[in-house]
Amino acid sequence: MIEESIKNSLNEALATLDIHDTIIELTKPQKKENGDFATNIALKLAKSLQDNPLNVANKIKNNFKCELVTNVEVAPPGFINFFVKKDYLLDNINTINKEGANYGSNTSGKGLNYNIEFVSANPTGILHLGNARGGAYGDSLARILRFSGYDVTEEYYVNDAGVQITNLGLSIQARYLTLLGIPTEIPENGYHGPEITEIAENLFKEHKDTLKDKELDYFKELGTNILLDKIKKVLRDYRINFDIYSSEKNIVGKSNLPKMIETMKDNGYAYESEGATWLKSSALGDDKDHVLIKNDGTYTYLVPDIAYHIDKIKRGYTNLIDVLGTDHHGYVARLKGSLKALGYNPDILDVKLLQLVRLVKDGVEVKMSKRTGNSVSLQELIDEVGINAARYFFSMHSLDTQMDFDLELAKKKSNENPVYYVSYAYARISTILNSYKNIKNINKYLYINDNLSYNVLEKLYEFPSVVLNAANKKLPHLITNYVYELASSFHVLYSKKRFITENEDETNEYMNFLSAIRVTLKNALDLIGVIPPERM
RNA sequence: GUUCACAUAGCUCAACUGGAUAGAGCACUUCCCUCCGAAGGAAGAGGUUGUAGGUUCAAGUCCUAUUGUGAACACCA
Repeated sequence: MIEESIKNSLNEALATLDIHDTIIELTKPQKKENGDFATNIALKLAKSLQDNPLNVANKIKNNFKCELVTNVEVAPPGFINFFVKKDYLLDNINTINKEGANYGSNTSGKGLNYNIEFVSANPTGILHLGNARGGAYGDSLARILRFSGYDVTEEYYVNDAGVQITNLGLSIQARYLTLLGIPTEIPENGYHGPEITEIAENLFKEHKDTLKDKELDYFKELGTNILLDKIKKVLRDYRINFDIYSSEKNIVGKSNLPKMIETMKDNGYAYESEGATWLKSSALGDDKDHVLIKNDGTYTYLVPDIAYHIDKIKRGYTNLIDVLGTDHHGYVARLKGSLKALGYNPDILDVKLLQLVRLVKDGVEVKMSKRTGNSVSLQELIDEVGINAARYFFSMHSLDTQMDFDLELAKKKSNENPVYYVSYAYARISTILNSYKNIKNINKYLYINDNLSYNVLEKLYEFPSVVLNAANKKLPHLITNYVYELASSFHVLYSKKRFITENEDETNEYMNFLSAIRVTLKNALDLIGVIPPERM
């Protein structure tokens, strides 16, 4: 690694100035004239040395020696810029082609694990756009962390117990009975979506009136199973494969909830008042206390949720991630607080909040609501814009942008959608490589020596550090930005350079080069769940 | 009212979490296919990073105040 060489040489230079154990930041300047690499070390040290940053920089420069570096410049206010030999960029072509699907991966997460819980929509309806965004984020993050060596579990928490499932059962039952000519009201917090009506209609078609006297539990279970199957199917289509679907019913069944609450009391974080049991969350970073056991003796939703997180910890996960909509932000302090109340370190839970997606259609905001059935579902989205576009689109932005999803725009199959731009680069390369069969290995690259090629080569070289950065910061959109930039640098090169020429050796070099670009594009796109086509 | 996010070009978003002249796409104005895919490329125009202070060698980024937008504030989940 060339960065390591420069850092080592810098450390040696610093040692001669009697400076030790300093963290050196090496960055890639935006402007070419500021070198291939740069460091701000002199600016950082100036204060403690009580010296002018430029003086410090020059002293370091005078003591700096590194074979790979051809030139060192000091620039105001005190940056040190390094210009290096380009060989490492050309050598990287062979590295990429050799590593193939592994190029860009790292082992920083070796021996560490992550449990990422996301989507986790109640099985009382179908998935909507918010789930699509959270799903794209969670799954891409999982892919990136795996690529960085972590052991990652993608988990979906199924709320298959509680009031909402009762309402689901009642809603289906009501629709069914109404079809039998027994007009029945859907309960106040019931579900009115077309998928509910469909379930009832299918029941009527298959069983006529024989289910008339079935108990509510029958409709609850039936509805949960059908809707969960629908959810699982669309998620698979969306290229998300959950490792585990955890059932709330099971968790509650195997957890000792009374004991858990006793432990909270013993630790001084739960108390009884007005006939209910309360979590003293105000002492744990929340703005007020919350009820755990209602005065009718039943648990609030919080209790199974806490038990679920404890269950994950007991299964051996040392890093938990929850992906939630911002409408749940108040819930974070309660959940982390309750972990602390039970003696766990709340920092093992990292909650990622995503801003809700606003749906716009024909310039008018459409309110999303599962209940009214007016929402655009993930299935519809996939049908209309395609899986690649949907995954790419949601992976483009950081989670904290309040993004508008313009359905009309997303439907357009034009270059307004950047996924086409990136796919196009991949298809162009594939066409060339598929037409040229006799690619030979190159030991020493002699012909590739122009700035446009070096721009692409630098992008290729950057990929592993982009992956590492995206993993450490849990920001998949850095990958999406990267892949766009790589495609862009290729398109520029393509417009100026003819790859297949009379010179066979030169052509061979470029075929290896193109192959490396294709490998990197594919690896990067895979991390965000996009599969580029060889032809468009 | 309290709490949490967010505010960058006309529009949608970046900016390697404190670095050098804030970058892309769309839309707008020009130009480039005899030639591996023009779903592409080149050039132009577009900005007091909501506002006002502060911290420091350095602020879109951190702190305070303020304005605007969204969300949450049940013995519902």
